[in-house]
Amino acid sequence: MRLSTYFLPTLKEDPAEAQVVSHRLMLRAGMIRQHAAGIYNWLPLGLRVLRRVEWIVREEQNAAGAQEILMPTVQSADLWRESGRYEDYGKEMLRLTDRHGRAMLYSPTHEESVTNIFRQNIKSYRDLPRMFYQIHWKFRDEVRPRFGVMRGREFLMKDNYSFDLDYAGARRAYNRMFVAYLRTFSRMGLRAVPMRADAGPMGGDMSHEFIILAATGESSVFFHRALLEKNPPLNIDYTSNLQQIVNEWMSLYAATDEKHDPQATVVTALGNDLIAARGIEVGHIFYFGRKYSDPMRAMVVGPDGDLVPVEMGSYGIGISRLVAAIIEASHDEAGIIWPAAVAPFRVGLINLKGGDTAIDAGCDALYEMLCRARVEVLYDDRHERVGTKFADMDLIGLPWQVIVGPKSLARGVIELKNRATGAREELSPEALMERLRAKD
RNA sequence: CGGGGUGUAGCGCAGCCCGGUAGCGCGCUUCGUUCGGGACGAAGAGGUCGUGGGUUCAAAUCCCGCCACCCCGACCA
Repeated sequence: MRLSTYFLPTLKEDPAEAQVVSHRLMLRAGMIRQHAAGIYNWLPLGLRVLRRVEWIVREEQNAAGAQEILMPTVQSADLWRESGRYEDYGKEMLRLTDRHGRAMLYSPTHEESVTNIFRQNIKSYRDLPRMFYQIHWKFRDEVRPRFGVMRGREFLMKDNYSFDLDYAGARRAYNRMFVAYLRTFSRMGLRAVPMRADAGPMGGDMSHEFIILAATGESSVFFHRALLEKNPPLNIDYTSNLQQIVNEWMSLYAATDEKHDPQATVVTALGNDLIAARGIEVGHIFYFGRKYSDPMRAMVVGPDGDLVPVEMGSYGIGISRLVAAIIEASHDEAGIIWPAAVAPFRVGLINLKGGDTAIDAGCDALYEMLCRARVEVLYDDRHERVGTKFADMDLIGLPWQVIVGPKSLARGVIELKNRATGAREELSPEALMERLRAKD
């Protein structure tokens, strides 16, 4: 992509409304623009990151045995009356009326929809277990949206729902998601700590929040120091019993504010191993059993011929929030530092002398070469001052910067700069291609 | 929903107290000089001063209503 024609409105100064660093940087890097309180436009650069995050989530959901579907955002109130949540949900639910005067709503979550799909189409225990997920926009009319897309009213979410015959099955589903989440966040360069959490209005009695540690986080959390050292499991066979892996994590104390009891003996025994910190909730998993299957009569015929309500769980990841959380966890004074897996482009190509025939030709050739090698590159071919180019490139935080100017070109080398470390080196064109094609 | 605050050019702000018809920096356009880490000079373009009403000869400025946005709290992926 050539920057001269790319829609990337960067800002030199901080917009007044942005208080937290991710919000500031997303605005300044031209990723998002606000439409209304808690509602945002995603511009090309931001959308690329959003899609990257979304894709990693999708791959891990598929690997864990979930199947992707897509449910409507605007729904009839009927199903919600059936579950009892039409009244319970309160003002957070955006309520609408269609032209015929029917009560509609913009869905804040999809337990009712997915349970309806299930009960209409699945009748036998032989069709279990099942997990259906979608990646879709939700709307919750928050009292106080803030911090950009971190706490928007409209947000992109992955929501998965599991259906099992019994508790043991539901537990296995919960474990699969528990492990899938560890892997998902790790692939994005994040350390997410699973913590015992309140089930909240979703209902249910087993729940974990996945928390990214960040000073600006909205949640207070308490956990065992050893969790900072734990790495997510590799090469998972999701058909195997995951209980032991899950136990390794759950055995270490970790709780959010609501679940934390400073007086409890397990807590006092921790001593200096207890860390109190702040964090951003990027995922939440719940087991809630028959909370919806009972009132909505989502039943299957069991092995003995009796109808039994299915055991359910739901598993959310805030995808748009993750984009902000990644920035909170990875930035410096100059701007964003994207982990390679979610970077909008892999490399920024900086032409230090746009308008100079020889340099332009050299850069163009290199650009073509990178494109042919399928290296995603943002080519700054503008006739801008060098300082502006570097400042913009540092701001948008691509993992690598390839710098081409008269001095290096004369010596037949190309400069490569690592955004995260600031390390620079000079390479031959061949070595450069080799490097940029390799995995990080 | 309670408390606080802000709306003036794309962004950041001054002007308001003390009414006289709008200004600064950045950005944008053109020209010139510069140019390997946010240059310099010159000339430009761009504003129903959030909105409706009121007071006044005259309102960005004073008064009343409304709207939007931001911050703190209670609530949440």
